[in-house]
Amino acid sequence: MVAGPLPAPSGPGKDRLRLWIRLLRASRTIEAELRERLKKEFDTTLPRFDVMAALYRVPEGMLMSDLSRFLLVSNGNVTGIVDRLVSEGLVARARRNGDRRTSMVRLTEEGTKSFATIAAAHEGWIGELLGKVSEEDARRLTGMLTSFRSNWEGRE
Amino acid sequence: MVAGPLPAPSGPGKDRLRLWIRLLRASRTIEAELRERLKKEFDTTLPRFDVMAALYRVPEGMLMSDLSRFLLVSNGNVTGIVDRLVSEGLVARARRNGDRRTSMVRLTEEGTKSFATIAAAHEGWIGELLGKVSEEDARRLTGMLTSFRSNWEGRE
DNA sequence: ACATAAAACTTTAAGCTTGAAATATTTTGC
DNA sequence: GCAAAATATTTCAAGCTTAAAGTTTTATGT
Repeated sequence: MVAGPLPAPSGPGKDRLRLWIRLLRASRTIEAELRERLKKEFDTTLPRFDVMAALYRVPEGMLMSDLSRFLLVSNGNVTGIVDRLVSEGLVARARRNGDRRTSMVRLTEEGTKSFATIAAAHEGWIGELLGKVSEEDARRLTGMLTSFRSNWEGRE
Repeated sequence: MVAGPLPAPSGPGKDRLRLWIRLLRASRTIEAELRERLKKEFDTTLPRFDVMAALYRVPEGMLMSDLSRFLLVSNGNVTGIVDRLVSEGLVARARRNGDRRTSMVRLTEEGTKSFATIAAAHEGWIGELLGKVSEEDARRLTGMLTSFRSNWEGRE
């Protein structure tokens, strides 16, 4: 997936393949750096950060299924991450009266404070790592990726 | 990492944060689709595909450490993936005369044939998944991501 | 009412991933 | 020549990830 074009392939469709390779390499490079900093500075992981970021936006909490849909990961995956966050006291599950299959997952007070601290550092890191991208290019790129995504989402 | 801006954050640096979120969502969406197709149509995985793609470019083979550097993953990770590919007969390890610590890893004949088939399908999928991105936009985006990356690589 | 389907979630097995420790080999500095 | 450092790789423990199978609860059709 990360294969680089050494003989520099050409032909129809090669531009999109090259784009995909760059996209993947860029996101992996940044992801690796973020993972390392989260570990070193806050002793946490990217998946935990993702879950907490999702919950931070919604103080009343989210269902497990909403969480997994939002994060683009499987149900079972979220179960494990939330289990660990619960055992650390950062997240709480609340049984609901209406539907006993579901439970609302939300940040605890401690989780909220913890996330706010980490998120501030995180935003600084992104600013640093993407520092060479001008604000204008950032907006243009974002626009392209957004339209790509909404096109894509029309499928399935 | 995938957190979406619901209240639409604004302020200095927010454009880069938004860019990062889009970038990550785009690559995760495409990655998930590729993973599913690789599994369903060829009964293989993305990491196996990555390793084979890296080796395909270099018939004489690569060292384990070159492989892990190229793929942006850890050493121990590559060991496991290569182990499985070897046990399936797609990849071979060859002890070197010069340095007995290292071994050259290369695709077997079967591995080469197998990869060629999968890669053709893969390129088609990318063309399909990125079909809405015009060739010109693809080149522009690629250029931006490339310059980002070369800037980035100057660090560490 | 009641069987059946659907929905929400958890569990499981297999594989991926990392960072750190361990092993083996080669290189370097006296 | 030889101890110490450096290099290449593997092993290990913990956690992440998925798809598939299992559990519990709710909704649906008759």
